[in-house]
Amino acid sequence: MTVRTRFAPSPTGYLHIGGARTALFSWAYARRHGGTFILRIEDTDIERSTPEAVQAIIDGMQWLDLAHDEGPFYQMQRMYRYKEVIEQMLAAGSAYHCYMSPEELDHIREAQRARGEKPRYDGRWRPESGKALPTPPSGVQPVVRFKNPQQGAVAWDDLVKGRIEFANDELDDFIIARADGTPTYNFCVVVDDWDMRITHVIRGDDHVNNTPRQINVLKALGAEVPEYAHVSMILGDDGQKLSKRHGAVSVMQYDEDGYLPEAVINYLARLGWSHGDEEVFSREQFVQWFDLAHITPSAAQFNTEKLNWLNAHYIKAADDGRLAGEIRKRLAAQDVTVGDHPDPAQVAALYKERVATLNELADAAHPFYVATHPAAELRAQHFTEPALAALRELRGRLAAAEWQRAALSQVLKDTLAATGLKMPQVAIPLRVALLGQPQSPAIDAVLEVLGREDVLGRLDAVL
RNA sequence: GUCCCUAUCGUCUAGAGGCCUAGGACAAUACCCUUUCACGGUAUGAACCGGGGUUCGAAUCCCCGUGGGGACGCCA
Repeated sequence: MTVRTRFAPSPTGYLHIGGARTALFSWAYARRHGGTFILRIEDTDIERSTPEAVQAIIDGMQWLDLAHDEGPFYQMQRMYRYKEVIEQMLAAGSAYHCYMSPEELDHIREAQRARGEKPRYDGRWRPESGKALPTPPSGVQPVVRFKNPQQGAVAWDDLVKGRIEFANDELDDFIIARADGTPTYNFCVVVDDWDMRITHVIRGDDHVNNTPRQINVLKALGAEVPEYAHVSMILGDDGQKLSKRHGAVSVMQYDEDGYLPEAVINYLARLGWSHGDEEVFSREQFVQWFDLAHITPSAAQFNTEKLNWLNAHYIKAADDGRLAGEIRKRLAAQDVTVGDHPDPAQVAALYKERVATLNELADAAHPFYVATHPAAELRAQHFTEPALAALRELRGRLAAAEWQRAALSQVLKDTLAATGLKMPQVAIPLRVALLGQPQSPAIDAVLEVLGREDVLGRLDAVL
């Protein structure tokens, strides 16, 4: 049997971090077993589904490079199929029409709650041998309900959580088709998973409670029941539940904030799943190692600090040319045009060891392309008379220097010898003069990358 | 309220009855490196929710509490 998994988001918003992890796990499981990964858009909620959200989800998956093998399938395009199955079930007696009005339903649910019971449909229109059904009111379009077994229990061995069992009498006869004839979620999922021959349903654990109903429908249809793996949710950095209002951001926000997709993938893989003590691993390694048995059953809190650490690691490992492209793109967003000089790849090489995000990298590169006038405070602090004298001395030597790091380093040392100052006493004012800030990578390397023309020009501006 | 799930350092986790005086990573602290700031290196502190069982032996199995989460829609 070949593995078939699916990711089935509803297009009511962007792809957030929890959905991304579920997608990653489903994708990885299929890849691990040489199976098929299917993308299915659950858009039966006409009110809230939008084409923009579909696109946002596809964009997010593309950024993370989670390619699907089949689909995207849209549930709205499969209506004929759901209706066909509903007719079959009606004919077979595993589903029935119910004429109870929404108002009446609300009413009984309220009463049940008041009595401390679990609110549920009371089975009024459920056909039973020897039971007299009420007369259908005229002019009322009925809903279709699933005739759930009332005896026994439904159980499955969840691949993450272990055995889970529900008593059938906890489950009511849920609606599979609305009064307008459109099928509902719990029903569409079942038909789709069945038709698409899904072998492993990997999804958020907010679906645990839907699973017994879905299994019962599957059984009523004579379909094979897939394996289930319910992955727990991701909490925000503060331990609070993620919601649209609170911390649940689009994965694309991570792109915007300067994270590399491979860092996000590695972080997400490690959030709720483990392979011994392994922390840093490639996507390929992850696929080789991935299993459902090592997914943690409890909720995990997102930790931006650790993501930052991983991101820093992947930036260090990234190709200079790629980082140059990121610098270009990110500075362009600030209306800064990055030309060929200084070479952005060289600037990237200078800073890739020191930054945690691509935005920090772009910020670091900024003064290489836009000459900054040192702030008054910095000038007052660093441009003391002896420092200025040393910079003048240095400027003279630089004008004639061979523009190569080792040579520039020697020029610096000669300047120290000539002025009797220590390295920091010259290097720090020089940094302020060149980049407008007292910290930078090794100053000889900065000189080399910045180039003679810019260096002399910027020195002249402050001398 | 009812049902379901869950519980190891601040955080992510290792741990499948003896290998655990509980390991790794992020973060924290200290020191080292250093041409500043970082990076990097080394070291240190830091946890098995509580109570009962089972067992020669429990972080690991069972029960009860407690905390956290989810579900109870003609939403998905």
